[in-house]
Amino acid sequence: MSSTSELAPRDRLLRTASRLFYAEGLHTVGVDRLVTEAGVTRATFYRHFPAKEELIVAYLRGRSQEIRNAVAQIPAHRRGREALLLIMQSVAEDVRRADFRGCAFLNAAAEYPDPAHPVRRAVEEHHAWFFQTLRDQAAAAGHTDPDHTARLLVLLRDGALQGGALGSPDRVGDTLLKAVNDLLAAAEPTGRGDAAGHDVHSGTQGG
Amino acid sequence: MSSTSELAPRDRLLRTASRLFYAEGLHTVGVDRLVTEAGVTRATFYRHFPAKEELIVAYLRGRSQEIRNAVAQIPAHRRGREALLLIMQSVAEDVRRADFRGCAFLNAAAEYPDPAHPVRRAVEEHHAWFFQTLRDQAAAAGHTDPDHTARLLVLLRDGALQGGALGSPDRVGDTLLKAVNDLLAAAEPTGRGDAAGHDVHSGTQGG
DNA sequence: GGAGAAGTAGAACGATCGGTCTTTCTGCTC
DNA sequence: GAGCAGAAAGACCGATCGTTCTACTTCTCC
Repeated sequence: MSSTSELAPRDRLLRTASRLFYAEGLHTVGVDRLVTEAGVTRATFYRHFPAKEELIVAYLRGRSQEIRNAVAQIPAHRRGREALLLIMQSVAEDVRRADFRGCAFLNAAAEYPDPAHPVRRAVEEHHAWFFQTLRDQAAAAGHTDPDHTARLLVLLRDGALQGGALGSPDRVGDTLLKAVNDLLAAAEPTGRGDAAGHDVHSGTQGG
Repeated sequence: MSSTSELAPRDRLLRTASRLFYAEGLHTVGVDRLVTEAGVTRATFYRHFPAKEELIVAYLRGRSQEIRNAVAQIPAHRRGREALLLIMQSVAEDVRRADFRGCAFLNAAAEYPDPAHPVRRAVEEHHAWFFQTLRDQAAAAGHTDPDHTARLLVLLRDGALQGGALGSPDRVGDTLLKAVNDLLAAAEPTGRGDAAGHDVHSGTQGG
């Protein structure tokens, strides 16, 4: 009675791949594991994905889409500074998750050094989207150098996610949010006000 | 002739492993590649290292030692704030290197999810040493919360190294150093002015 | 000069890798 | 009911994985 038993074979494969690839790595998880845990035969696997590599790319694109959906749910009246905070808060939340194991995209990049490889391409697409999203919100917040703000927040995100995968997720999350607060204050056009009690109901991590 | 041809077989293996593991990943590089490029036979390989895993650990320990040696060369009269800047500047330099491919330790952690695995242990040892080093220097610089300063700088380092591996190393290096400047100013005991037009709000350091 | 460690050279081990194949069964549509 | 696509089940492929083995050579040290 697997939790994925009633899904279509392709979806079972994708869900199993997402779980195993993230938890154990891309090279470590073989096709045998995937088809066994997905309750699917090898023939079915290769009917839907011409190669394991394609499943990896599909896994990354799927995760990217989840994150984009979560960001898209931020209401329009929270554009700008508030959106930046919500996004970074959701990163801090991700670090604290029990099954947290770093950023799926950066982990994938570590396993695929060749920048021209499709897997790396998928990683860089997501990273570029995340940067652009932050840049837009920084511009909406009136930052004088939204590119720099976005680069900074991406750097903080990458550091929190990859460093947090080694341990002490609570402290990493706190350190991240404090750094965001301090640095946003320095980058903002006008001396800011509150920054105290924000409630977060956003989804997942970013780029 | 190979540049490593006159070294002892063990050193040739370590040097080759360091180059290949960093450039191409741990799982990707097999024993065949290692012995071929090191000009060593398989028997010699297994005479010096009981398993490939041991070579990986030796590779990580070697790289850690190189970094510790470099930090140890910082003269005593530069302890504190100056040492912190020197260390972070060397990180920024690393990102700009032509063969840069991210942090060897974080990349290794991405390939070895099990925290109890010897490879992960080696990664966390280095990470812990680096944190402690920054903490000591932050304390020497008189920071009120040297632990937080160290956590912050570790986070910035991780983000610069892993994010920088995806592209635009110059900008990542600049972003890192600017963030270091801004955040060190906020964390230092005496409000040292200027840096780059920021305002230090001295009230937010509690907790 | 003889012992023995350490090197080279290369075959071979079982296991697993990603990927292909045949066969059978189920469920849908005409 | 006929036809057919999709999936199940599992044998099978060549290649490569990490590892072990035998046989021969070279060097060092007593």
